[in-house]
Amino acid sequence: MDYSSAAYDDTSLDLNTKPLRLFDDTPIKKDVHSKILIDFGRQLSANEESGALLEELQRVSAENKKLTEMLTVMGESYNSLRSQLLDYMSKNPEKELSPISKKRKSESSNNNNTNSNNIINGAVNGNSESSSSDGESCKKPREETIKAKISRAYVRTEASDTTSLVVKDGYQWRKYGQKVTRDNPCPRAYFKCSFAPSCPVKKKVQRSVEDQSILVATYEGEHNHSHPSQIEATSGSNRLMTLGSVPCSTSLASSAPTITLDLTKSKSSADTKSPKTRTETPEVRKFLVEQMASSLTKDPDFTKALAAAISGRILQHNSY
DNA sequence: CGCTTTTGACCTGCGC
DNA sequence: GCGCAGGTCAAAAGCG
Repeated sequence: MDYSSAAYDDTSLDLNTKPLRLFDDTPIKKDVHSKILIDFGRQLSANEESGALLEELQRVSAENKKLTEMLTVMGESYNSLRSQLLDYMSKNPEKELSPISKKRKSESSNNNNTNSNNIINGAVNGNSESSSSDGESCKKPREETIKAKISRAYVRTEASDTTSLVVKDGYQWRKYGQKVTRDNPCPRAYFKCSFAPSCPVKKKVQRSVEDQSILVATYEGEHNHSHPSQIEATSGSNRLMTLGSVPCSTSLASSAPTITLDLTKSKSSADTKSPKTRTETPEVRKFLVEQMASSLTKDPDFTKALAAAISGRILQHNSY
């Protein structure tokens, strides 16, 4: 994405506060806002440079508008990408998803549930086995608990990197197996979440048959701990993940309703050629924008940087 | 030295 | 019951 560099070469304050208002339930943000207001109040009373501050406020408001528009554009780009992915998957419905008819019953039933949902938006297959209270339930209790939630993510990697099966989703994974499956010559890797010892989440990663630059990560289960990036917010790689600035695409956690973002086709999809780019409701759109903004507001570094930038700007004005 | 990865063996479920 | 295929285990090797 090239939004940031293009639009804000001439502005020194390159952080935005307006989108934060969408998330007034975030305590950190409230603190920042109150501090900002207090700082502005002090500036007014102390220096009586109200004119300059008003000008500054207007400029910041303009920036906020721009950023809001950017978020909207990002949302539309995402919609376009998703539509393209949907088209691609609809053209190749069976090769990726259920290539072999001789699948196990449990897995194929999961696929039936996940095919239509997860390919589109990587949505969590919410408790598809909830109706398992019939007579069969006593046979497979373990499987039901493990496969409570299954989601799938498509992650594009560097074209040259066709050997790695690492999907950087922010969690810590321990590889416990690798297997070459019949339908795909590329080996499938099996991972367990190693961030928390008791975390039951498993992940399968395998390269797509169609495009080996695409990693298909299948998540099973639900994390019983918070996202490591929220704990280790100072980690550079995690922050990159959270902010979605990784050159390759990102896959989000499976514990929450999952959305798969493939940002690698941003160039080709920047235009609105996609034939069905308007297949979703405004609610979905709003949700997407909120997701992006919340990923920023939940990052402690982001709020710190925001506060530092604003206070620095105020001090800068003060010195004039 | 401890953690992670590799990899062959083993387990389990399904279809025939 | 048998064979097949996916999934898991665990010892060995690798690595920092």
